[in-house]
Amino acid sequence: MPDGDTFPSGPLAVVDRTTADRIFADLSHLILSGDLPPGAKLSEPDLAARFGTSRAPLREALRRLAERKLVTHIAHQGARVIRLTPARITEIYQIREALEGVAAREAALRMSDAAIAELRALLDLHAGRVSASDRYFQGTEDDDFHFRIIHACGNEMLTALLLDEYYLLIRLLRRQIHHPAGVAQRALIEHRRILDAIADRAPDLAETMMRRHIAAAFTRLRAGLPDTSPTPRPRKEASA
Amino acid sequence: MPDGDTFPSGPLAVVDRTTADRIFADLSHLILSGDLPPGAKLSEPDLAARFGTSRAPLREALRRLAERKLVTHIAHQGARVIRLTPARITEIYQIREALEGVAAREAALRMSDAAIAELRALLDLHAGRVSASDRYFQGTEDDDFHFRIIHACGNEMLTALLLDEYYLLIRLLRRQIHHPAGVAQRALIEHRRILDAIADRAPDLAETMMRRHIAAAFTRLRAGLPDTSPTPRPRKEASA
DNA sequence: ATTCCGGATATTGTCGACAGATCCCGCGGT
DNA sequence: ACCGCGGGATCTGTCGACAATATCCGGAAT
Repeated sequence: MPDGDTFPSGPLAVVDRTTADRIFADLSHLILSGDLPPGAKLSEPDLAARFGTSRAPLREALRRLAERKLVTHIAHQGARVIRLTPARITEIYQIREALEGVAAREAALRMSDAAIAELRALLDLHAGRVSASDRYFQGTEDDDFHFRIIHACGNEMLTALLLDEYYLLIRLLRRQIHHPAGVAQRALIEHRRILDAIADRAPDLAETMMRRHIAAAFTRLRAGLPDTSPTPRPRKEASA
Repeated sequence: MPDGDTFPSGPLAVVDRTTADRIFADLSHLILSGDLPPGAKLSEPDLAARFGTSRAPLREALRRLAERKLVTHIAHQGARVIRLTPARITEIYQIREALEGVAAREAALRMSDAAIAELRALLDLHAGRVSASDRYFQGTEDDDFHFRIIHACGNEMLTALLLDEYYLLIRLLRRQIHHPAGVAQRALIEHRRILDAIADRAPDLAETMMRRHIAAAFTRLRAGLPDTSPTPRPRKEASA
């Protein structure tokens, strides 16, 4: 993957040129895997001991996670894993809808014919898996499709914003939901329509289809959320 | 301004509960005021001495600035003030167009009648100033209008993203451009149309008008850029 | 003269320790 | 029994120093 002096950092896959990089990646995985559940306190002494380093690189990793909105940091109180309330999920999807709409629009203008053909083949592959298991969203297939679009948009800041920031939150969210049957087929159909618009080099249509796709995904997601009650007040604690 | 336990941090106006907060604010001002020009090396020992602290809080401030894209940070090489190339400016405006479009849409749904009336009065005030000086963009009037919309969108993450991240970059950019005559009137007219759409509670129209306004602003901006040559290679140095 | 190489210098990354603030828990008052 | 208060323990924020890496400058070879 070509990545010269392009844009600042990458996400988790960045080469750890420093201890802070490694801790950042490890902590991200711990959070995204659910090992560190939402609301968990991130104690600097504990984690430093756990990673076998001093607190300096750990603090830096925590700061980066805070800027990526994976943890909240309050002065003199420490960091906690973010708690995704329904209100915040709504906000994330509003932003994601707009940003991925732009990505789809630009992809319609810039994606190479070869990449389009590859992506079409990928969707065919997905189709087989869906009809076999109907677990489209449980795997990473949905991400795969969106990743390709996002990478093809040609806007490095947008790519970084979506992948390094919002997709981490979405992956975290995905752990909390279960989709009803039939969702997989719907998503696949929508993916095909988006790709068709891109193949037709129709930016407006591609943007519209992508936005509708994400809006629909949000509606489906909302149905699968554990509780839709207002905001479950910040509870007492959550163990590691 | 109501801001309880809403969302993580604020921008520059945050109360400095810690030394790092203060340095972060001070450094932001130094960069935005042009005291630290684009490309300038941000030496940790130098700045630490300048602020009269140790390197620890300074490093933290630098990391935050890096996450807000005001500086680039490379491992073992240090931090530099971001250099806004034409390509990156294009990226910023693409993102901004989409995000502020959402803000306008939501504002059309949620802005109170009182706030709309206030904003209309503000535009009348601007009109007087524009006809007197034709320096709409040189002041903060344009920001004022957009700030109001962004604050009214009801999406805290979106508000934080636009104000804490992208508006810092846009303010930095504004230092580099000079608008031709007549731009102010055009912008004011567009502002009125956006507000009209919001007052009509027409979210689609408000989003469209806002996107067109920002796209037009980008076109005007492009004309006022010093050089439109490809990418002026990272030069040798830039003094503080 | 130009290019490549190597050592000295300076800077960044990391560490351990101290100071201030917050949190927890037990005590006394009502 | 409940609430407010105070002291101890714990944690975060900050500091100064060390280690590792990158940069810069001078010299040698082509």
